[in-house]
Amino acid sequence: MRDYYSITELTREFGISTRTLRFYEDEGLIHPARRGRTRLFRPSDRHLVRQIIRGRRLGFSINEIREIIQIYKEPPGEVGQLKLMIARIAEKRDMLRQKRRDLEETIEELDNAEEACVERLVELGVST
Amino acid sequence: MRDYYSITELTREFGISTRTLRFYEDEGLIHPARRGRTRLFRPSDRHLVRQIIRGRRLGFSINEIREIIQIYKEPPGEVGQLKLMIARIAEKRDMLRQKRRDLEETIEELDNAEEACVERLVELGVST
DNA sequence: CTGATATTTGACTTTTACGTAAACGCCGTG
DNA sequence: CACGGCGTTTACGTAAAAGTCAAATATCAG
Repeated sequence: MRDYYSITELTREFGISTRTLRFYEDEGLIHPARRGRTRLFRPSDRHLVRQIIRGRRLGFSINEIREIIQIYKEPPGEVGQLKLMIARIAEKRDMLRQKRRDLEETIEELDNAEEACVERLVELGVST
Repeated sequence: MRDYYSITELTREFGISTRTLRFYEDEGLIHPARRGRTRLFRPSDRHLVRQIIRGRRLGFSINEIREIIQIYKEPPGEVGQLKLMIARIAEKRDMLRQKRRDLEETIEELDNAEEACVERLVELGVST
């Protein structure tokens, strides 16, 4: 496990630009260390970036991702806060479950479309 | 099964604005019928809207949704086109599978976070 | 027909998530 | 030392996906 990653290493790994990483920092999603002005990304930063990318692919906005990231942090010490957090987790999970339903339905429709194509090919006497 | 839905009926049903529906029409995603100038949405239009909304929730752009919608249409008659379409379907399905992985991973991380919260509550002697 | 309500078109605005360009610092190499 | 390569900040630009507003029509109940 490396100590630090440079900004360009991460851009290559995740296929994003330096601008994007700086933007995520501006937005408070990540807080890479510094040597002078140069950003040093720790493994934990790298993991966060991975989570952000995942969130983006799933169509979450930066704000939603910020909320999700908050959740990953150490659980708070106070009972009220803990219960609040559990409620927020449930809320996010509901969103994710909705997305999963959307996903399954979309995949199913694509499967149907494919089947229709294949049938059509068979009708045309094309060996599949 | 109703023959037609008004624009506001659909906005209520899907929680979107009239502007959004007109935008989707401008973008060529839907083609509601008309009586005079007034749009009449058929069940098939309604179903399309449902698919669009699903796509949006999954983080697809309008262009990507346009491509997906093309796929749902009647399969083309020509062999080359059919094979091309099957390839495009496979491509979309890969994207969806990636999203599913993202989804599962995110859900898992949320589950872990929740577990940590619950444990913390137990430590504090709170009945769950 | 009339007044209320719904719809349409068109123009302009906004938000999000970056892209792009300019101008400069730091550092290792030949 | 100057040069290339990587990194930084600041500032402005932009495309996508609607939101907002206005003014003109259309539809429908009574």
